[in-house]
Amino acid sequence: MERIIMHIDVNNAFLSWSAVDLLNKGYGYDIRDSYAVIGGDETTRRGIVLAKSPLAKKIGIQTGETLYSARKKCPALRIFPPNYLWYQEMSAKLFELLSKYTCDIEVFSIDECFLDYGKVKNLYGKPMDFAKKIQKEIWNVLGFTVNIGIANNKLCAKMASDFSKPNKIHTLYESEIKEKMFSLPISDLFGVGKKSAEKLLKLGIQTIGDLAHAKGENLYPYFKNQSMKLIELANGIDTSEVISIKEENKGISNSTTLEHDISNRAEIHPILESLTNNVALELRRQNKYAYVVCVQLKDQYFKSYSHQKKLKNATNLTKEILETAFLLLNEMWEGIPIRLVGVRLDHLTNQSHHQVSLFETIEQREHDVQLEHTLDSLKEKYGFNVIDNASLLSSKRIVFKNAKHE
DNA sequence: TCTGGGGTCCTAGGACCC
DNA sequence: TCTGGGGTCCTAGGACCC
Repeated sequence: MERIIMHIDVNNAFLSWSAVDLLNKGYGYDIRDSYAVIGGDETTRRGIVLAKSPLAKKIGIQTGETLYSARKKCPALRIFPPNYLWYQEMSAKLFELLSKYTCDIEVFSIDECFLDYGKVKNLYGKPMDFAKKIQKEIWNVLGFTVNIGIANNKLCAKMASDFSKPNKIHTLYESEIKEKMFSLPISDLFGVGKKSAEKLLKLGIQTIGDLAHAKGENLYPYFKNQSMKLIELANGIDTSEVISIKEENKGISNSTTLEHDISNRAEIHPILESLTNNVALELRRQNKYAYVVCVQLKDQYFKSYSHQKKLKNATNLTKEILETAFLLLNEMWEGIPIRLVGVRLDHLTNQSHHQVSLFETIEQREHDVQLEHTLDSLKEKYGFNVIDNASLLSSKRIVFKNAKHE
C-alpha cells in the first residue's frame, strides 16, 4: 500500500484562534487582517512575539523577536495577550473534527498533526480532494484556516505544508522532491536550525539540494554521526510512522522567568519550592515516579546552567524532590544574578521500588506519602492555591501556567 | 519595558567495572 | 614492571522543535 501522509498546520495558530475568540465576543474586526501579533507580557519580561498576522509578517516581524523590536518595525502594531485555555480548546476541537475521518492521527503540537491517509484512501478518494474538503470544513465549523501538506512520508508532508501560506494545500511526493525542495535555502529544512545552517553555509552548502548531494565524509568533522541523517533529510527520506497513541511523557518541567534578576537565596527559595510543588503534583497526577531531578538556571547574560541528580529510588514525594532541588541549587549557584529558574523531573517510571534507607523508617515514609496524598486531594477539591507550605504564604504568590505554546 | 516555556534528542567526558 | 580497551552509567551542555 502506498504511503500517503498529510500534515495539517493551523495558520498563525495563536493569532487565528485569538481572532476567532475576539470575533465571538463581538470585536469589531478580524485581527488577522491587520498589523497584529500575540505577545507576552513585557512588564514581566515575557515580551516576545508568539504569533503574527500575515501583514505583520510581511513587514519582517518574526516569531520569537522582542515586542520592542517588533514595535520599531511597525509603530501601529496591535499586541494581544495569549489565551492558552482557549487555544487548548480550539486545538482539541480541531483534532476532534479530524478524528471523524480516521484514528490514525499523530498530534505533533498544539496546532499540528499528521494523518495517515494511505490507510483510509479507499474511503475518501483522492488525497487532494479530501484535503480540500477538510480544509473547508475546518473553516466553516471552527473559523480558521489551515495549511495541508501531502506526501509519502511525514518529513515531506511537513515540508510541504510550509511552502506557502495561508490556506494552501501542497503536495511533495517522492517524484517532486527535486523540483520542489532542492532549490530551498538550507535553513528551511526541518531539523536544520540556526547553528547547523551557519555551519553548512560555511561549507558552501546553501540549498537543500546542495546538502542532498553532499558527501557524508565531508560533513563528518562538523556533524559527526548526524551527518548521514542530515543528508537523508535533505533527500526527503523518512521512514518514521504516524503514531496515533500518545507516547508517555519523558519528563515534566516547570520554569519561570523572574520579574527581576535575583541574587539572594531568600528570594530564590520560595520560587524553587513553588516550581517543585507544580512538577511534583503533575507527576502524581500522571501516577508516575521520577528518578532524576534537574534544576535549571539562566543568568542575566542568558547563559544556561543545569545540574541533575539521579536518585536511588524513583520518587513522587514533593519533600524528597525539594530536598534534591535545594541540594542541586546550592551546588551550582553562588549568587550571580539569575533571570530564570526551572525544575525538571526526568527518567519517569510507573512504579516505585522504594528501599527504605538506614535513616528512615517505613512508618515515616508512609506518613509522608499519606500527607502528600491528603494535600493533593484538598488541592483537587478546593483549588490549586488553597494549601501551601508556610514559607510560601509569607512571600508573594507565584502563579505558573502549565500551558503549551506554539 | 530587549530576549517565554515545554519538550526531545544527541554528544562528550568522567567514573567505574572487567 | 610506565598506564589497554570495551561497555555502561551518569552528568552538563547544546541544538532543535513548536
